Amino acid sequence: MTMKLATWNVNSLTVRLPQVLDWLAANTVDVLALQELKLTDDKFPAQALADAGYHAQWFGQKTYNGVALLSKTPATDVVKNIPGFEDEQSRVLCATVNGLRVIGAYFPNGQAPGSDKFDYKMRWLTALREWVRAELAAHPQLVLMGDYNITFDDLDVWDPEGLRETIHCTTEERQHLQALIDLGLTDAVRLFPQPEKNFSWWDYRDFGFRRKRGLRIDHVLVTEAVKSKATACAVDVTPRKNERPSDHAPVVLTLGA
DNA sequence: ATGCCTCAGCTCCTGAGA
Repeated sequence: MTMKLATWNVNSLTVRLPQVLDWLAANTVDVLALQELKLTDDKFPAQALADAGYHAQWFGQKTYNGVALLSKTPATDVVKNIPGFEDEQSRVLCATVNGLRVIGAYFPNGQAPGSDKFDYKMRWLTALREWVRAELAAHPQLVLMGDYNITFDDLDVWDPEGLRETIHCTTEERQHLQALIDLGLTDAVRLFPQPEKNFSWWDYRDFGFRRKRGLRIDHVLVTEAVKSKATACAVDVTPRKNERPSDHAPVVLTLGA
């Protein structure tokens, strides 16, 4: 039996709900992690998603952030945000689905190196790492996916020279990303051949998508036990071609028997 | 250009995103 998992920053679930439902109808996934819901918990469209055949866990926030985990089978052992890390912002939702530990996360943007928001991003990343370390000790089968707001290297950047050491591309952010890898995780997308300019986000401005000016900042990291079952992992750019798209595209991981 | 586009909100401008 196969299993599919995906992550998608929808940039307002209120605006994007029809596209999410369309995408789910065309792509039967077992788990979908959503980021940037931009709605409060009372506004979450649980009924529409239930009608589409999905259970949901959600952790919303007014105006900004907000995350959800949709699943074909009910999720258990739910954790919201990083335990022990005081945070006003709703960024993490973790649960067990079909024996798989799934963490969906919306990493802080960071705005610019040296800013207060960058400092918050660094502290958040440190806290996330220590918590993920503990989760890994308890759950060999784990997937950490979401909008990381960090590129791995030049391959993930449309203009590596022009964007050198700018937000999402700084050495400091990449060291934090590498530290997650060093916990025993693997970037699932890079396990498989990918097209040129394989990005997951494109700026709304200046026809970023059409001009292939993007970044790969949405990632699916997997443990060795999950890696051994992975048969495919890729960005699905189709929804970025919609009339009023999110600036991010989904990333989909397929697991075999 | 400290912009460009998109979204939310104490909405006709501002903050934030990336």
